Amino acid sequence: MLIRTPAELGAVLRDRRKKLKLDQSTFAKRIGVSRQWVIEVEHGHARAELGLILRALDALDIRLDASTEQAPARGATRQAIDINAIVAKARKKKA
Amino acid sequence: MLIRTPAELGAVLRDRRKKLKLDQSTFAKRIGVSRQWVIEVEHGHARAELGLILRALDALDIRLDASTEQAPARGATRQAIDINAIVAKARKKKA
DNA sequence: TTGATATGTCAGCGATCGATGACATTTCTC
DNA sequence: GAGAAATGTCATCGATCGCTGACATATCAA
Repeated sequence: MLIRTPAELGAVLRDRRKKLKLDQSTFAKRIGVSRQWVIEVEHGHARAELGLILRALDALDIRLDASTEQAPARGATRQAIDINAIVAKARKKKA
Repeated sequence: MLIRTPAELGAVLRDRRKKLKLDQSTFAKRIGVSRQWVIEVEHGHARAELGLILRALDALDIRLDASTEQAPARGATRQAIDINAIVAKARKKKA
């Protein structure tokens, strides 16, 4: 999941928390914050502390990856990397 | 790059900023924060605001991905995907 | 060195964080 | 529906945010 905004991050946290069958209280205790904090972050609170956010992600076994994005061609539909296409191309070259 | 802590995030931001030949002042202006903020975040400030962090990443064309992590086999060295190795293997197969 | 540029440090300030605790509302199981 | 559980809302409070502006160190070129 690509994270662009605090709201998207909040949605990811909520979805994952529910998938793990945790309620806000036990989740909050697990990461050492108040339930109030969980509520606000799940709702997309933009000014939440970075450190607490990272702890929350860790508590839910969510990994965060930072990578420099290739600029998509203008007007182009964003496309996923197609590993098979790359491999096929490589084979063709050889032949 | 896997992000676990504010310090790691700060390092990523700094490296990318330098790669783009930006100084702290112009970078700060670009994302709408003070130079002071840039300094602190690059040094791993844990209480930085999530929203500003996301804007900084966007300004540097860094994408953030959240994914549920597969537990690595015990004792296993974490290995990055090596696209070149995959392509090379495909070529070999063909030949 | 001198000068220019980049980065780091400090103090003061208004704004807002996150914690707490109580209460309200929604969402479930019976 | 009744009751319980989960979630959302509100006010208060100390602590700390990020901003400003000035000054202090690097860092590097001429």
